Amino acid sequence: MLVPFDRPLNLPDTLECGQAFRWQRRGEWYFGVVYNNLVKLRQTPGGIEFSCAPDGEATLGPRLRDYLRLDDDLEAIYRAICEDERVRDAVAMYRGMRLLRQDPWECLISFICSANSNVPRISANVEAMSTAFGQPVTLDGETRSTFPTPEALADAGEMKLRALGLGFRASYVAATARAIADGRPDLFALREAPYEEALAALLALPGVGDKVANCVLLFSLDKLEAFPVDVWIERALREWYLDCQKLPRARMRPWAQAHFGPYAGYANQYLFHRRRLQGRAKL
DNA sequence: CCACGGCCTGATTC
DNA sequence: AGAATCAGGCCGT
Repeated sequence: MLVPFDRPLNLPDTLECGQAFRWQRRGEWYFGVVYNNLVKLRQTPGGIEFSCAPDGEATLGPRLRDYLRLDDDLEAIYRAICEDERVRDAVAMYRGMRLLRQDPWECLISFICSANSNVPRISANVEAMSTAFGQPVTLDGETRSTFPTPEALADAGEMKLRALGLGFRASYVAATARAIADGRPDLFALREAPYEEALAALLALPGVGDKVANCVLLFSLDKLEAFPVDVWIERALREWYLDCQKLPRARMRPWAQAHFGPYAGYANQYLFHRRRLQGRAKL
């Protein structure tokens, strides 16, 4: 099945830039679990070719469009953020890289697990939780598992989560899962809420600080002005913007949001990707 | 308001 | 080789 698409799209960078943790590359194909389906996809000249299970491809197609944010007008977004020279350079390097519209629940737990961790380990944690507490799904002889429900993780409890290798994040995941299972807050409702209100609701959850909250807002709750400040973005801003050199980390986000504007989140993703691939040099 | 150290764990670095 | 350091932070003091 094909999702036709003829606008800028850089699928490898989109899926491998660290905003989602369940995509695995096998040659030119990517395998991942979205919308409770095991999905296999690749980019072709005509768009995105994919297959999935257990649901039909007719129902997954529109959802993949949504997930990949194919309706974002990248050219317009580029015009808005490319007044900045550093962003312009990064866009030239990774043109077509898109933000994703992920499931907010999975996104929230994944980024709680990201604290003081690294991408391979976060992926292993997410995979372990899915295998232990999700439902198996099979496609082309490959079996993965859906991401567990809030109830499943809440019932699992801190000890079983520690056994999966989450470390000190286990208590945060258990407590936040309980809160979400109880509907406080209703994550999907936050898509309709203004940025500041959604941010405040997320910050009330255990294990969620400003950085994690902004990741969830940007990667799953349609807040394109969100601006997560992690170690890589901090390095990038300090090195590339004199105004930021001695700003405390807590003040960097508001500065960046004012500087980059309503699509600051897209600017963030390009700067992050560029600075991270550049490595630990210069700090 | 800001600075600082501890926290699970495993890979990488010294 | 064995000990620090670091990894997409958060929380309490």
